[in-house]
Amino acid sequence: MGRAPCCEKVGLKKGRWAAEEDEKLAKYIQANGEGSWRSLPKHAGLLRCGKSCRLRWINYLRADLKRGNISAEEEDIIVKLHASVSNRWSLIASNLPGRTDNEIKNYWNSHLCRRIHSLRRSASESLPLITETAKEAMLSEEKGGRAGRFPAKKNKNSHSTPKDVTRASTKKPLVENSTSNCYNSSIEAIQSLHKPSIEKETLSSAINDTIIRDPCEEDKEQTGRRMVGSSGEKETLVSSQSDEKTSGNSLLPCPSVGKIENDQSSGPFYHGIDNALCFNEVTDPNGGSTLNEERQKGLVVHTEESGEWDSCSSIRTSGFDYWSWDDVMGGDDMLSWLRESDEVEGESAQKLEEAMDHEKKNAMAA
DNA sequence: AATATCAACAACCGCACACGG
DNA sequence: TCCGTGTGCGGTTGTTGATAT
Repeated sequence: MGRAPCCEKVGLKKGRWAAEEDEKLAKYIQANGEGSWRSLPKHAGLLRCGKSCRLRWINYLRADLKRGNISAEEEDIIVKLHASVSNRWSLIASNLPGRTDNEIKNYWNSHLCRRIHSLRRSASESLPLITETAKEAMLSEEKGGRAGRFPAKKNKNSHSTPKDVTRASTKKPLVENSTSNCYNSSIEAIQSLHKPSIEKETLSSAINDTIIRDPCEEDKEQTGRRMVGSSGEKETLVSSQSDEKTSGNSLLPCPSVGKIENDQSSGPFYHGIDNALCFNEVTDPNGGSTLNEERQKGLVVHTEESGEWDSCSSIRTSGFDYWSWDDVMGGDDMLSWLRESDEVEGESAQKLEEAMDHEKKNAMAA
């Protein structure tokens, strides 16, 4: 028994929206407000599926939408957030006023993704240490991993997931073979070195909740790594470090959040990468938890030694002192190279490579 | 000028969660 | 507690326009 379709598809119009349809929909929503999408088409006199109406309204008809090209600043934010939360387009979009998840997703897939892939392919050749370390981490931590969405998809009769387990946990497995139309950023590759070993993801852990995989197969799997508050409430991006809390949507690399414990396999090179990117506070307009709230919920702990806050779920923390984000990406305008045309991707890769070499040397010296 | 190819964008589809009865 | 419905989300597909041959 499958789920009932969202609407009776017979007789419904599909495809592009005509201007008059847009007008009808807009007028109806202006008069009656959003919601009740299923019944809306009927009341508005539209031969459309309710979901289609909702999508059309959200993505194109809303008054507060910002049209036009994605600016460089917006692109920066998208790349940074994607490095942190992967394909969670709605969450990314929530930090870009006037932009929709669909728009961002399309922009990523058509613009950023390709550039980044080329870059990372170049860069990955120079990162055997990273990938090897990542593989070790992945293998060691994959044990007892969560069930993913894909297996469930293959076997739809599989048991349902508990409600307090995040949607992420019910989606794709962390490691799997799948085809992909996109690739993740070098940034993500760098930070993608471990995932929390506990079942229940916390907000804080999500920042670190990534692993290395085949870049050609990576993007689709990103969706599986999600974060939700302890009770499944709205989500928020939080940092592993609290004291430099910023206002608004500031995105700042954070310093180290603790000491490595019992991790002989990872040198300083690894340590730095581990927390290469985190955000002090990215707000969730839907009212998600902040780090402080996370603390109150016990999702983050205070590290006695360092006097800093750390995520309970993060099994490793970073020695960011050794290996800063700026070192890797070349400073504040780290994404500028990303915006360059494809011709300069070689240069970009070289930049990254140089940064890696630099850090390796530092590590050796240490 | 005609056709093929590609990129960008719009829309659809299926799944999972939230919520109320 | 269970079940059905509404909604949101992300992946995928389809369409269109631009460019190359």
